Amino acid sequence: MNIGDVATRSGLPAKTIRYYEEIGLIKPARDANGYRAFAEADLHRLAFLARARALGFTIEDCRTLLDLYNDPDRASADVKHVAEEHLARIDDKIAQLRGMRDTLADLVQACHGDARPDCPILKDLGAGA
Amino acid sequence: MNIGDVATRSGLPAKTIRYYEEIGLIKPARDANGYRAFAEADLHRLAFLARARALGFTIEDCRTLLDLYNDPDRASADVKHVAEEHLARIDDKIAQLRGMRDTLADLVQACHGDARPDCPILKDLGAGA
DNA sequence: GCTTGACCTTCCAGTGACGGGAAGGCCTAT
DNA sequence: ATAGGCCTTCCCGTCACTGGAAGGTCAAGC
Repeated sequence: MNIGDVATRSGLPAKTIRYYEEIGLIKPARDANGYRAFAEADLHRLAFLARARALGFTIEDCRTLLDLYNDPDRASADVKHVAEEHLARIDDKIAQLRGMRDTLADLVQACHGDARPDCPILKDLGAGA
Repeated sequence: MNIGDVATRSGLPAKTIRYYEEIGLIKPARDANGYRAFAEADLHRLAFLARARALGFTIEDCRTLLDLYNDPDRASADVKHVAEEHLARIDDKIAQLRGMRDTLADLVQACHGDARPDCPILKDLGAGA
């Protein structure tokens, strides 16, 4: 399989696949002409990465998870630990965004949004001085 | 005021303040020795920026908002428009994170987290092949 | 055999919004 | 004179890619 086929089948851009090789997440073989020659196992790893990235895991998390995935003697506790930390980061992020969202929604609500210059949004932003 | 005082009073790191000058958000005067000499108006702009950034506005949004803030002939509709677009971006982000969070929470819930290798998290991630 | 076009390769630069750290100048107090 | 705490600029690193240039390869059609 060339990179184009793998890109199609994994849903990842070719650029991203090359990047993953560069940082050592995959190590596809090479044909005589220098083209990358992907095996099914490479595709499997890429599918794993695509799924993990879609869940928001960092690249370093992905590296750890792939190692655990390929270690038959892993402890599920190690996997769970990585996932729980990530979950906590996501919860923090959501809470932060919700805070912003609520404030913003109030301000937008209060703004007439017409041709006049009076604006509670700007008033709020400039209130610190 | 030197940059250290302004950093303390605005809550922004000195590095950030220098960066804001570099990208043209503020234009503090200079003393004869080359030190930045901040006026109250500069501090006011920085407080505005700190507040806008805390609400998640991008730097480019901040530039626009500052321009509107300093334009007595602005239309509040323009401000509201910027804020509404930002609000929509935040809502998208929250929805995306909530999707991740729900899936992750299910997986974490299902994982025993003990010394055994069986792990629904890894099973899910590897399920694509 | 030649051209065309779709592949593939590497390398370099840019993204957003800073942060770290080096090398060096300035200012105040002792 | 020296110490230390400011300040300056400059350059590199972050994260996970993305875009684009310059050039090699391959299969199809004429």
